[in-house]
Amino acid sequence: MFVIDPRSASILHADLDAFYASVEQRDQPSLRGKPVIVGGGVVLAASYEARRRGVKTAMSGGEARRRCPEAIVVSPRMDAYSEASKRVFAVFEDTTPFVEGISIDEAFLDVGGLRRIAGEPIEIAERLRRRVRDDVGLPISVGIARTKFLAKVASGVAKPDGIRFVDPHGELEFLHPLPVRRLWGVGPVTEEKLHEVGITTVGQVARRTEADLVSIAGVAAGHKLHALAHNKDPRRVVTGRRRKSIGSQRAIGRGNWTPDDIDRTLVGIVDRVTRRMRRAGRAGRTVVIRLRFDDFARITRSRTLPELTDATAPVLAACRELVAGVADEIAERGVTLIGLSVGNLDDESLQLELPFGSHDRRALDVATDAIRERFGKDAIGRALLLGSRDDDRSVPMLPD
DNA sequence: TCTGGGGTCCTAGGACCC
DNA sequence: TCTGGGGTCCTAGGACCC
Repeated sequence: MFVIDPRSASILHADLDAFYASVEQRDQPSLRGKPVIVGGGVVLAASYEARRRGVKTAMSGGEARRRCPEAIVVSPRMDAYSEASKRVFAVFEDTTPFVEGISIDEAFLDVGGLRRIAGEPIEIAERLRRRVRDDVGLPISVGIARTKFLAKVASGVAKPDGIRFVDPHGELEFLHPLPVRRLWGVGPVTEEKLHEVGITTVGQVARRTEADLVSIAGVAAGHKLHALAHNKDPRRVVTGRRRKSIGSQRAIGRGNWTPDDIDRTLVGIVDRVTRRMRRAGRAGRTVVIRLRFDDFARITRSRTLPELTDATAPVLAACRELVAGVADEIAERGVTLIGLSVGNLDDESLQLELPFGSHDRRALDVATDAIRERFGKDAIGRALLLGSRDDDRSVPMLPD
């Protein structure tokens, strides 16, 4: 008989609570305990006091103020959030080498190998929460489970400022009563499709055949739905993931924009994106322009360049060509958003020869220096140390 | 309720190569 | 001359996530 060891639940999903709003409350004591909304036009983040009044992320500012007139609205301070995120990730990295950042405010951590030096996953998670609270001054929730998916759901259940352990013996009991929307990859569209055929809970998804689910949601989504509902999630915590595209976009209110106005906006966006590429030490080949018209319909146009670049001029030239190709539509329908994303980013690797018998730590230092020199100090990457004593080892480098 | 800004992944058709 | 199957790349659109 197959027995699951409860100690196999060693994946942590750590998720900062109402991140931007929490940073504002931390930095401005007068905001503590009050409903705080970050972002004026649209809600980027809302404190839990505001959420209790019905304010939600991505809601329009007008609607948010209607629901919660006494809310204090503050402008986003991205630099402060980025700085806070770096400090939180430093705590993550200090907890375990196996950290997979998902976004500015959440990450998976694998603490499976740390029992003898750091204790049980629950103890590690408690300590992590305390450190983020004491060192960075922010509340963070942590879910602990055997798989990534369950850990993520658990941190959601734990919120705000909580911790939740999913016992490997009680996974289906935990999972099956949940609404389908909690499944990763189920958004409004898929949720609606599932509702149409009478599926509202994860347990009901689990009772359908895989073929059924594929016919409802499509090939990839169907397989994923089937797997997750049966609690199959073999994904490992992956370190050193590199970004695949870098982009920026700007919403411009409705107006009679002349081609010159649009070109000026484009120049600004190209400058911002290529600057960020150079700072990150990344070059790309595929230029994607995104436009949104007055009626909110969107189109994209893309062009793949023959060579990698991080320079302003070739990216701008490609953008201008792409925009020129849809000039008639722009004139006819009016534009409310312009975006640029550069993808197909290089995945350069750097090979180093280190003296045989180097101590791992020294080898890592040498590799780190070489990578910083070649790709810039903010580069993220992964060093594969071949032929170290025990086996090849993959070592995460700096998060960006 | 008139809707931000940063991303990832999937689908599907066509070009092209072998 | 006509036909095959597999693989990769490019383009456009869409769903989804935070």
